[in-house]
Amino acid sequence: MDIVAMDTETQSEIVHDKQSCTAGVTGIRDALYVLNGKWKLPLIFSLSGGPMRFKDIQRSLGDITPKILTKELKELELNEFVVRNVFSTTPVTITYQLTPYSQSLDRVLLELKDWGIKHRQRIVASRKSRGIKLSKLTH
Amino acid sequence: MDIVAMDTETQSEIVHDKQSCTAGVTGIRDALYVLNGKWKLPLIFSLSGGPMRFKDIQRSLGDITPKILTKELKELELNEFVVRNVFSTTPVTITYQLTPYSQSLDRVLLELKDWGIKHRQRIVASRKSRGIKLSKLTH
DNA sequence: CGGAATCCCAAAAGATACTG
DNA sequence: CAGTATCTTTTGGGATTCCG
Repeated sequence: MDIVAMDTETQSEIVHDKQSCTAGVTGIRDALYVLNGKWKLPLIFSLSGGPMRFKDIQRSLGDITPKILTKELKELELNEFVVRNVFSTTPVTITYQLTPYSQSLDRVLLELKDWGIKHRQRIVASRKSRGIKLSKLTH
Repeated sequence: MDIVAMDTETQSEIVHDKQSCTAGVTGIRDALYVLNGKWKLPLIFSLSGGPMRFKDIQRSLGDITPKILTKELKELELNEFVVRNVFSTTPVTITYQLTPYSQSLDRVLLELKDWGIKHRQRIVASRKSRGIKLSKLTH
């Protein structure tokens, strides 16, 4: 019994009673619920440089198929992260642009991006890297 | 250098030439590659309070099945986020605990958690909330 | 308790082709 | 260019049962 003991807790700076823990888990699950999947976060990040056209987004993400991109864009529209603009040029021009609300994700994106970059460096530098997951980018 | 300035990018504080954009997309995709799915981030967050046993993790996440939890824990072990401890008590006791490396995710987790909490508040407060995605927590 | 085994379904994602 | 349409494969995830 109580083998786990009440020690070990000194490591974490974060307050972590059961209340705040489940609240935290809920927060993270809520976030992931709208930002799920392989593409939404990269897509939002890509758009954070300014409005882009369909084909340009596709290129910037590397290898997403149009079908998936269409679906992701629609979901992001529904959740008010993205707006679709239609310009009556000939031929018609369409751009996708982030909403102000999506800027609330800036810090998340920044932290995730930095972490990913460092993680890649760690894996590449490590001799133990065999068998450890790392995506086969960059195309 | 005036990197940001050369075109119409004045709106974004983030430097966003094509180079750094694809680098950023790659970073985010690398991060998501190891942290994919519905459970890994909530799981890591949950463990950040200290070592936990299988059943306790399961409870803290609400509704994950043992099969999925086993799979997620193994993947996190492979990627050196989690360590599995076996204590030779009777019956045997097993705990899972975060590695030091997983602490590099603290800021990501923090930002994501905060965003998720604010997002939920926004959805709940909004009259336009119908049709907008929000997970049906908390149990 | 800490899982493993099996079965099953739905969703995610990819390939390819095609259209206005 | 900006998507649709189809088809297929893969994965994620849930339910249930069982075991030491």
